[in-house]
Amino acid sequence: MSPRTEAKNQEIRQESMQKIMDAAFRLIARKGYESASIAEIAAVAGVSKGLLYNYFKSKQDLVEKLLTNAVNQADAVMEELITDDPAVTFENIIRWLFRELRERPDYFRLLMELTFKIDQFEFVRNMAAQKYQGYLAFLEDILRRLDVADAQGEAKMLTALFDGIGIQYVVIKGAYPIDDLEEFLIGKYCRKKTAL
Amino acid sequence: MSPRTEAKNQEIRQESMQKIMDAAFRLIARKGYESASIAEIAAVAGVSKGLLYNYFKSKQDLVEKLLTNAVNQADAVMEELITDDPAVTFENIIRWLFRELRERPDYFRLLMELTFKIDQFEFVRNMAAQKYQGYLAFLEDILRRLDVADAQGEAKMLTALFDGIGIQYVVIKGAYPIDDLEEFLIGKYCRKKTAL
Amino acid sequence: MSPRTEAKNQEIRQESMQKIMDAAFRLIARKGYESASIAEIAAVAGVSKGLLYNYFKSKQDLVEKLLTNAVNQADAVMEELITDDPAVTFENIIRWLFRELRERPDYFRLLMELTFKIDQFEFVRNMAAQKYQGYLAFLEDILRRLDVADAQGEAKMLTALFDGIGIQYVVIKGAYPIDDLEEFLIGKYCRKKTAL
Amino acid sequence: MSPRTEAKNQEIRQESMQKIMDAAFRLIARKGYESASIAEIAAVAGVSKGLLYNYFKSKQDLVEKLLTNAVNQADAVMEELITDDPAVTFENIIRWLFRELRERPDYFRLLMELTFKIDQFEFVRNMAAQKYQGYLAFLEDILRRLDVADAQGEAKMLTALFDGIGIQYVVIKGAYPIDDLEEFLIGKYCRKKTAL
DNA sequence: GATGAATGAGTGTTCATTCAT
DNA sequence: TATGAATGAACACTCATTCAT
Repeated sequence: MSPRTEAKNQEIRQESMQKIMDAAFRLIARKGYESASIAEIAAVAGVSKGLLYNYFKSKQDLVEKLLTNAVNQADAVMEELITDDPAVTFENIIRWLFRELRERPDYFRLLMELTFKIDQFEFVRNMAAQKYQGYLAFLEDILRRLDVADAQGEAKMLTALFDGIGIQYVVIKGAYPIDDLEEFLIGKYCRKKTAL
Repeated sequence: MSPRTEAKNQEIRQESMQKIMDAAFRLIARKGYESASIAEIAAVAGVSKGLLYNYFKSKQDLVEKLLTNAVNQADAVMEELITDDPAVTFENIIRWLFRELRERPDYFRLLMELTFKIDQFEFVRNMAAQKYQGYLAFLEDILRRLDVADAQGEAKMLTALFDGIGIQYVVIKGAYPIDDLEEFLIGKYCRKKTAL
Repeated sequence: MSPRTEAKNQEIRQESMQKIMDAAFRLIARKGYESASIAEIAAVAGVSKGLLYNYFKSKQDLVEKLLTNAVNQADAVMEELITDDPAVTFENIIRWLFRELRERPDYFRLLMELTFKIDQFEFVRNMAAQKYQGYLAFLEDILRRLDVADAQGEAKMLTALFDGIGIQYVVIKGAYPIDDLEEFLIGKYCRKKTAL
Repeated sequence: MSPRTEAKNQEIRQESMQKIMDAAFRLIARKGYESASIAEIAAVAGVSKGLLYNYFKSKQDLVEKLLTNAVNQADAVMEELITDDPAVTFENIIRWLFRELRERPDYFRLLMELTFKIDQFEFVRNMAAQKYQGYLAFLEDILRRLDVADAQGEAKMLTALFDGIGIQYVVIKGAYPIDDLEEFLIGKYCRKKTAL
């Protein structure tokens, strides 16, 4: 008789949006932005195409929310890795990056897929440079506290290195020596401080 | 009136194919595979769509030949960088990578654009792992001759690092500290051997 | 808590229907039937789409009630313009038509918009011919009482003329010489009876 | 072997465009702009939807070319009605207008359908006011040469009258007394000059 | 009486590919 | 060798309508 309560509606909406975003996340990460069609996303999410457009005003809007969401989540997790001891924090971060890559490779794939569309999507343009600067500063600060000689140069190198490892892993997958690389990096940067 | 000679035909073919591949190279590198249409490629190349399909049996075929070509050319150039002195060779390679990135960023963009389509194109799948192994072995050999402790680990790291720098540069472009990185790497790996 | 009385319910119904019809009137007149979406009509009316379908069983039904309503209202007003003196009545009508056009151009726009959908909506088909005959007879009667020679022919001409002026005004709007036309018609048809 | 000659291609293109424009003309005139879908236009024209977009870059472009074409043709015909004797010219025009309406009512329907979309299509906006002024000046000139008292006012009235007759005819169709109106107008404006 | 989440058929448009010439 | 007219399946997106609450 009476219409649904606002709270109930919120819940329903949240659930549908989540289904759509999950489907979009997976499909776009795996097939790429263009090849993941709205029809397929809706089908995998188990909703109609029409509903998708109730929540996202365009494919671009969907992908923008997807990326923002993913990046914010990752940032939140990264915050938790920070400790008082920079050496511990540093190792935490490296371990976490590798764990993420192994456990949620789609996250990195989506990130790269969309990063590469930087000329196509303004929101990527706005985000990329800013995030790059943020991570750089963050890393540089840790390295400086670790008394690394050229903390800035080293930080620039490490962000590139992490991106490169990510790329290579999501491309080569099973055949990629990701474990070796993790151990190598931990050994090089965390065990013997003199290496830096 | 007289029929074209076989040689003349060959030449014409070569020329047309080259124009098509040049156009495809630029457009795909800059706009991405999906967004670079056959119609536009043909138009930029100054040939008809029909002719394009005389030489390449599909868009995928065109892109496959494009990538193979590009990689082979790069490999050929890399061969020339090899000298008797591994230290010189190593510095040559680093310098060359940075120069390439700066002077022909489209080359790296195309490589990445297509690498990311690895699940879509079988030829990429076949090529990626094989090339990765090749570059790895090549680098490892140089590093071993330079008496680097963990030559294999270091090689794995360096290939990832180069990929990462490439990605970051083609994404962030002008704002990317590519010169700093080059100097940092040369300083770190070529000037003081102890660093390795 | 106590159930709403029937009277109260009626009032609520009336109010909601009126809000919907007002919104529909404006939007359809200004944007056209197809471009005025049910969603927008409901939004402007400040009700839900669901409620709209409680009162009108389809978009076509809504538009049908809208048109009937508008035409009936106009007819009622026209009744009031009738006096004992046909010359006065005639001038009243002309003045009233121009005033309406200027003050409520949306009314004429809606009329024309829907009239043009005559092949799409059966109710328009039924209404158009009937109304045309009605206005014709009405005008003819006045003209006959004004001793106009060919009252029937003149009446046919005048109904067409009024439609034409309406069209031209709602299309050309501000730049249309509506004042000139009003004066011309009054001068021609009301000031010097010999003209007819 | 050799590609079609340019002339042959021109011919093929012209033919296809004509089929499309004919179909579009009829469907848009009869069903309205929105209700005449590209799919139906292509089907009636006997071509694929894709081909339509080879010739017209959008539905709006198609309709713009359609209208421009129709208006230009009509203007060309109207030119031929002009004679040295303004009375003859005037009667020619009236006769022609009625003949057109009877023989090609779709022409007037399309004109009205699109004229009513003046707020939607910029090209209509540009065309409407200009054409109105043109026809007005043309008529005024003839009336002045016929020594009509208020030639300008009369011209304004006549353009509106013709539009009104057109509207009423295409709406009411068979039941509309178009013959009566023609005779009435000829009688009123061409037989007894004193009427003006 | 009232809501808005959900649907699905439909829209205009794009594009790799074919083929008669 | 070379052309470009033609196709059709796919695309992102819209919207009148339904229905559980």
